[in-house]
Amino acid sequence: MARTTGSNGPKTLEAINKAGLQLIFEHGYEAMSLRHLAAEVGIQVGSLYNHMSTKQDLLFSLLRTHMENLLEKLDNALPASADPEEALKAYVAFHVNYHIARKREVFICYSELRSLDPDNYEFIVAMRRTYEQRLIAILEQGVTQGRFQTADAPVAAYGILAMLTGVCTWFRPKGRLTAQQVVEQYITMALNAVKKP
Amino acid sequence: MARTTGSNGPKTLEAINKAGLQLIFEHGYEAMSLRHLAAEVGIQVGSLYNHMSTKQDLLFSLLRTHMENLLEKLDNALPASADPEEALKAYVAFHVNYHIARKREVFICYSELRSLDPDNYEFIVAMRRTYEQRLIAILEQGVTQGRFQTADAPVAAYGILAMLTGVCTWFRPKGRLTAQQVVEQYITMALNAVKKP
Amino acid sequence: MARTTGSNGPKTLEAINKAGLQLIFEHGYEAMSLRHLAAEVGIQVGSLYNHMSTKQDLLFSLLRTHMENLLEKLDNALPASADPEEALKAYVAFHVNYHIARKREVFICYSELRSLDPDNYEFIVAMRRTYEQRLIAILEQGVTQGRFQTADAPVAAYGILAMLTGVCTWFRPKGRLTAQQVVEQYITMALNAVKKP
Amino acid sequence: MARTTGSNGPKTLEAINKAGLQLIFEHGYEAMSLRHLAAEVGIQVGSLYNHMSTKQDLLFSLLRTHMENLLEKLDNALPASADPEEALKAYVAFHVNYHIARKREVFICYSELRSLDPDNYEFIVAMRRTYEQRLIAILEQGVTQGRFQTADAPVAAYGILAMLTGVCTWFRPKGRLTAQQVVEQYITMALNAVKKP
DNA sequence: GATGAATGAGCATTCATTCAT
DNA sequence: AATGAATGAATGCTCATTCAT
Repeated sequence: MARTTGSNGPKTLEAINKAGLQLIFEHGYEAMSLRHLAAEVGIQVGSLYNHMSTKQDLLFSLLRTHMENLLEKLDNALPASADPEEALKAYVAFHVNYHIARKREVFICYSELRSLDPDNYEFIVAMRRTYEQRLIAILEQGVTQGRFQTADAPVAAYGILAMLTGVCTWFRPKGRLTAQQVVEQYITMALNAVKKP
Repeated sequence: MARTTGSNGPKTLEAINKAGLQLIFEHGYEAMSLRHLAAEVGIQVGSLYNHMSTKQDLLFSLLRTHMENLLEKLDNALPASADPEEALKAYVAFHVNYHIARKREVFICYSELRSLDPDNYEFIVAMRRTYEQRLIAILEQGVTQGRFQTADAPVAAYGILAMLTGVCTWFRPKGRLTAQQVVEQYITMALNAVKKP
Repeated sequence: MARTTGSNGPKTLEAINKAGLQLIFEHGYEAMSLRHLAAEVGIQVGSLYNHMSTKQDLLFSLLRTHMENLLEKLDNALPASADPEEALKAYVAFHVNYHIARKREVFICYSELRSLDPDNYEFIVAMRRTYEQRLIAILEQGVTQGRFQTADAPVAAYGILAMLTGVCTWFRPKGRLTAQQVVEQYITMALNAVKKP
Repeated sequence: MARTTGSNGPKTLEAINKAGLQLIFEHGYEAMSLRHLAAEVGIQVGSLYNHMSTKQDLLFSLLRTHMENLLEKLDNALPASADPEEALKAYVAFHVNYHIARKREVFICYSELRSLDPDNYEFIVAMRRTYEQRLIAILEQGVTQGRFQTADAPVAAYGILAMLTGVCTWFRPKGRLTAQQVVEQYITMALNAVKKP
């Protein structure tokens, strides 16, 4: 059959990415079938392959886009100043807000790592390490300046990151607390956890 | 063809549970095929069904056993005394140690929740809420006694739990730090995060 | 791997229906495997599902098509006149001829009724009742007009129908008798069985 | 495990035959699983094999027992006298009554013929031919004596047998008509169908 | 760019049957 | 005579992917 009236390349790809993100979030990569995805987009299964090369590639592309965006936005959010407390506050605020706003991307970026092919896995994990490294550097700088105190900076960073990231599993936009309240509480907790008394 | 000499029901079931846990941990529930599992156990696929009713049931049974064990051990680990600082320390120590020792059970209990049928899902989530509730209660008691200070006790509890649980994704028994060192650092961080100055 | 040159949807469906009819006739619905069917058609098992939704649906579709055809042809075969003897003759002639010509459809429509899902079962049985009702009506009309005599019209109709239908289990096109001879004998027997002396 | 208290060979075999007959009648031979059968009997699947050799053998044994019984009872039911009308009446009465009383055996003896292995098939079909031959002989004798008139005696016999046998698909013990009424109506119809006017 | 028909491997599950206990 | 654990083949069905149209 010929081109369906109104079909449109870029729009279709966007629709695939959006629906793919949602379906992987809901059911997981393994459990999402391309039939399911195609139906959601409103095209036939075979037509997906005009816009993506493989199912694995769709996953990788979603995660990569997410990580690139995350790193870029983080760099914009961190202050130029060298004050570690300000930097920690900015990191926490950015992380929580971003994770609340993009909870689906964030979630699958953790849960579907193991579904990545080895090369893709390494690629994404390296980006994540870069992201974590920013926090580790802030903590180490704070320790060096005598403002923070922590037995081991990477472990402290992993702990803080895990605490913050958990937010996307339980935060509800219409819940008891606003995003701002959660951000403030977590800033306090993170600061207290590492601040020199 | 038939029962092979030396075959033994309970031992086979144990082997299935052990291999199932490992494979689900490595590849995820969806990605683990019963062929794979049977090969690991060293029997034919059909023989699995002499010991389990469905694949779903295997998952549920693993998670349920884990949660029952977790709750029972937690109750043994918490002190009878009403001192909230002691209780928090005990909770953190227990949680971190248990999560390091049983990282596979713990991991799949988070990652495979969504693979549970609705009824099974509710059952496990209810048990998890009970586990979380123990920590929330400790924090609330500390606040009441004027020893802890937190904007919102459940949010603080979720944050602490997430921080502690993260340990099973990065801790390596032969790594830079011993379990004991990690426990101590996290006790400090958790206490500082909520302690009244 | 992909669509083979010259492959053609409607033709494949027709081939599936034809082979399915033959195989169900020969071995029964339960005993016919889709592997068997696919092999007969000359495609892979999975390809069957481009043309049918389930095995049950294939059976239902075959029976439904048969019954619709049967009812339509019967209505064309019955005379407009109200003469019950003429009507009975026409009914018998049509039934025997049709059952000889389509013995496979007819056979499985009896033998595989129990393999239908409840809803499908009801649907087909209702059509069959309509078909039987035509004969019952003819007999009742004959009784009303004083031309037929029967203790119970439905029982007489079931008896006649069973007698006629049996033809497809023993009739052989190249056997001792022609279809025409069988038709004539059964017209005589049916008429005598119910005619008022 | 050792012999269960109260286990009893002949009784178990009887239970297997009874449940097997019922299950084959309900679901068909192919669709009846030995698990199903064992559950109905209240033993484990493996234990069935202490009483039967194969599933096929169970079917054959049921059909053979039925056919032997049928032939024996028929010979008792037919009168010694040579009067063809009396003989036909007796045959019809016997057939209808027997088919009403043993509808399950009768039904599977038709419907499951195709599930028999070739040798078993031949064996049963030969017995059925003997049974049919008794009716053909009666009709032929009646024709010879100038009492019956039929274009072809075997065809007439097949027609009458089919008519009578149909009874076990629609007769209900608590229905509109008693067995005796049905017998009488079918005697009339059968006689009229072949009687010389 | 989209369709629909095909592939071949894979899935969880069930089956009749066997046999050490 | 019964059990329970095993086998190996088979079942209906789904999957990601390909490609002629």
